[in-house]
Amino acid sequence: MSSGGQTIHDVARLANVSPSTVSNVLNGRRDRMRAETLERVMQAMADLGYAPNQVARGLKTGFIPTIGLIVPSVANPFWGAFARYVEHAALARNCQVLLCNGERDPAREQQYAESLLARGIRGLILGSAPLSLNHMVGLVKRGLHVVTFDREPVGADGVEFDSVRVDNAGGTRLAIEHLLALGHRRIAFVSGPIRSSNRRDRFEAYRAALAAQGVAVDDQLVWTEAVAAGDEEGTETGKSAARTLLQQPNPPTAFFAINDMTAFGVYAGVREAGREIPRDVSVVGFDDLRLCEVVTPPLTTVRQPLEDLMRSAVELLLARLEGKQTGPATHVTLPAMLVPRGSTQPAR
Amino acid sequence: MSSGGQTIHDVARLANVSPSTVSNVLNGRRDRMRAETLERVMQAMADLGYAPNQVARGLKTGFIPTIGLIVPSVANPFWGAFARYVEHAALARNCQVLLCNGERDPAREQQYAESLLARGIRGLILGSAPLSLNHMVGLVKRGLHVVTFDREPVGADGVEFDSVRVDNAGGTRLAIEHLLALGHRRIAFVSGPIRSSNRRDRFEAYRAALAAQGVAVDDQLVWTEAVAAGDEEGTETGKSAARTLLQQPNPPTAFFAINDMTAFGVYAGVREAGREIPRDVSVVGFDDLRLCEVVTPPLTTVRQPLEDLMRSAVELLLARLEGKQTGPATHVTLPAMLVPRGSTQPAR
DNA sequence: ATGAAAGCGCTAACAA
DNA sequence: TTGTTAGCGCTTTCAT
Repeated sequence: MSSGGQTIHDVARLANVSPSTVSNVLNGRRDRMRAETLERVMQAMADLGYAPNQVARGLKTGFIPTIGLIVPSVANPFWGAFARYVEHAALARNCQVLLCNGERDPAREQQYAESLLARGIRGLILGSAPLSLNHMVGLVKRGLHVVTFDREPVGADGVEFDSVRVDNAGGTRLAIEHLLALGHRRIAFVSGPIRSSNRRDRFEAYRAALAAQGVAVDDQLVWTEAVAAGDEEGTETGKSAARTLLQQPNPPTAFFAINDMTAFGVYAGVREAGREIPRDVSVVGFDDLRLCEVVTPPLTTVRQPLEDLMRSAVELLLARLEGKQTGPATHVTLPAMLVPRGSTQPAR
Repeated sequence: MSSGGQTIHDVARLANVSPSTVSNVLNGRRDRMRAETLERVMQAMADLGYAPNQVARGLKTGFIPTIGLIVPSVANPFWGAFARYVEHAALARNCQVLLCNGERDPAREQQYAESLLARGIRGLILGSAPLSLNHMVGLVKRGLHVVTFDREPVGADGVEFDSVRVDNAGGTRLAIEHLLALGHRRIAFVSGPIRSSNRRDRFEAYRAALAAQGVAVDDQLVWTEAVAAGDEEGTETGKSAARTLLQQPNPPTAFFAINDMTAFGVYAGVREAGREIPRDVSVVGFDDLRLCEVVTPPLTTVRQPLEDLMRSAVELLLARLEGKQTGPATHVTLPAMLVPRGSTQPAR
């Protein structure tokens, strides 16, 4: 008994039809039988509490209604939210999600991807952002379909990947223009090392937005230091950045953090430096986690339309799996939105 | 091609053996062949880049190396961390994790569980905490093995469930004794409605710990209100509780929050009420999320040994699945630990 | 409109 | 020590 013990044969026997007729019912080929027959089969299924064995179906068809999801770690609230939206979107399409915490380790990601293929899962959403996608190229050639998030979607051999992302540059511009409009001129950029396309895009947009207003970029206000180890979330980075930058002779009056978790770290650093948000310094984040409304003051941030992005990712992936989409890679970019809250106010 | 195209037959042909010999290799029955044969088979596998098809294996054996995980929502940092530890522990045993966000809806949980069974997955870790486990009883009878977290593990028909949990009462006692030792006497208990065994246990322990020190329990300091809707994390609850309780004529000097997210809400409420932590009021949480070290001041809390708990849960589940553990339900309770940080200080 | 039959790739008796 | 065989539950031609 694999799912209650009933098989297609039990149903067939009870309904006085052949197994193939039951299979036809299961697969929606209802035009191939009399209404009365259909009725009998449905009744038999209901009576037995029959549920088809997806493993057997998968073996035969080569398709398992499951997609893989690799994120660095769902313990990070951003990736947790990310995973939840993926799962929501997948569920709406009768798919389930196999969760893999890749810890940003390409070897581990590759191993996971191998394992997905061995399980008959041929669709993967890749949320992490390693330097290259080369470790996925072999898998793609063996039939894995991959949709990436927020990155340069090209691997070795010119293999292209479908992708979804927010308009990182546009979002950053909104944030910087917001701060400029409030009169801030010394705006710090707080990030860890710039090792992903989204960080690069945001950094460039930061410089461009300042330049557009004739504000010179001060390298003293750009923080891209790596922190010891174990700063998965970026909070340590934010904390050291704020602490250090505020000690400078000519400190920033505002911080643009690469993401909300880093911004929360900035909050801690600002307080350690004896300053107050937003009275002394303004802070803007990126992502719009639920936590933004919880912290004090609520964090002004750039919203990523995660729900829509993940819906797009799942749709794209399923279209590939079902063969409805073929040909060159598709790239979806959705607009960002500024969400002003209490952490920003006019420069004094 | 399901995982690269190679089958057991391809390997057999290349190694000049029969498929069953290859199968024997795959299943560790290496004593049934000459070392030289084993060597040849291994070589053939390596040459072909062969990986066994887990779907076919699952169909035959009825066992899929995957466990289901139902949590309310991985977007909540507690459940995110929970999920990550489950996945870690599972990975160590060569299992993967199918993620299900049950949203605390029994119907949805049941549907998920059905779907797991249909996929040949017979092990489930249930992290949510609905009022009853009756919706799982039918599934258990059809072969699903369930390990529950933090709850009264009895369903209808006297069906018992394996379980793991932290010592909720002991942890609460540590928190309350910590506050009492700091001289606090008006200690609020902040929770949403008490609809799970862990909340009940913590509430009772709160009363008992106060009583043990001869401190009368003031019902004015017990907050178990339900908040509108959508307060998955408990932050809204914490905020309203703090705001309201601090307006009372005889306000609390300390808050014990049912979990860290609620404690973060208390932080917000306290600030809205114009008080400062820990100068004016002390706050203790429960769980020990990573965020506790990020907020200002860092949150004193009771640590749940999540990693150990989840390892136990996975071990227990796999032991059941492998038939190594049979008989009555096993219940694992691990000790809690107080983690003092900056949110608590002596009462003034 | 319905059924018979041949597998999907693997495992596990049972033979040899 | 190795091979033969009969399925696991389902899908899918191809017959009828």
